Amino acid sequence: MQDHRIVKLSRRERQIMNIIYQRGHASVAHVLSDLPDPPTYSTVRALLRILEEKGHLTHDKDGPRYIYHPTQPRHQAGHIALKQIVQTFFDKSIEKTVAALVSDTDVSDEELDRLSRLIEETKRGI
Amino acid sequence: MQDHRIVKLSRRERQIMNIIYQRGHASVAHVLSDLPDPPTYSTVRALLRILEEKGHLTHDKDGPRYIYHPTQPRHQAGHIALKQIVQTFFDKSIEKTVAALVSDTDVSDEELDRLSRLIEETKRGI
DNA sequence: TGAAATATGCTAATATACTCGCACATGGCA
DNA sequence: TGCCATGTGCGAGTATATTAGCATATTTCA
Repeated sequence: MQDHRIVKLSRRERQIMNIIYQRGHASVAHVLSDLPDPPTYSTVRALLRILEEKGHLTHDKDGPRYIYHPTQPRHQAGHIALKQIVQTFFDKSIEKTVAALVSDTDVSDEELDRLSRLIEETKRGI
Repeated sequence: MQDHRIVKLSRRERQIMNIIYQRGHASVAHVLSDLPDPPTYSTVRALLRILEEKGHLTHDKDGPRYIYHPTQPRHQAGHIALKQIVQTFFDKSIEKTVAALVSDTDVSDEELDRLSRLIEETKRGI
């Protein structure tokens, strides 16, 4: 289940993959603008090239510039990442994880209602 | 909110922190046995020393050996890591995240009941 | 159209991470 | 008590990650 490639990412590579997953896709300039302690444009391009060589990204062209896309679908990568968190911090318990999610004070009643509905629907196998 | 130190971890450092968070605390031998592509005992000790220098870990003694503990409490680190995932892969939506959590086929009806109860209690501010 | 802005291709230096080995201390037990 | 298993302290080599610079192509627009 666990994609073994993902755990091999270096710090910068991980930061970049997160940015691209968050945006869906991104140009060099996008990545650069979102990176903490941003390096130079050249550096970002080098890292993107490496990530492409390793098979984590592909690119297509938007006019003159490259737009990078993750090769692993977002929902799939998210699912794997989430499982990792549940295992590491919440004793593999979905309940403990959800408890942490809804413990934020800024979760609205509407959101909670939607969650209730979601779970009811899951019970009924929808 | 985001602890800026955590994003600076290297690949091995991250692996080790995950192991220690999962176990709660761990000796060198524990960490070594859980590491993928395990290096030598010396290497693990070196990494643990570095993590301690950086302030991520402390150790106390269990007889002759060191037991390492995370300095940041597990629930706090988990909360931050979870937020990161929600932001990166689920458009900051708790609902989408919970949907991914319960989409696994092996979630039991009992677990779903507990989740329903948990959310009801959250609504009532318990 | 031609200069400025913005791309990429490629190469190489530097910093950091990762690794291990040797010397030495300590606890357990025949 | 003396040997063996299992610790830690420390120093240094190797691999990898990170960074940047220069050359060149393409787009934009005054």
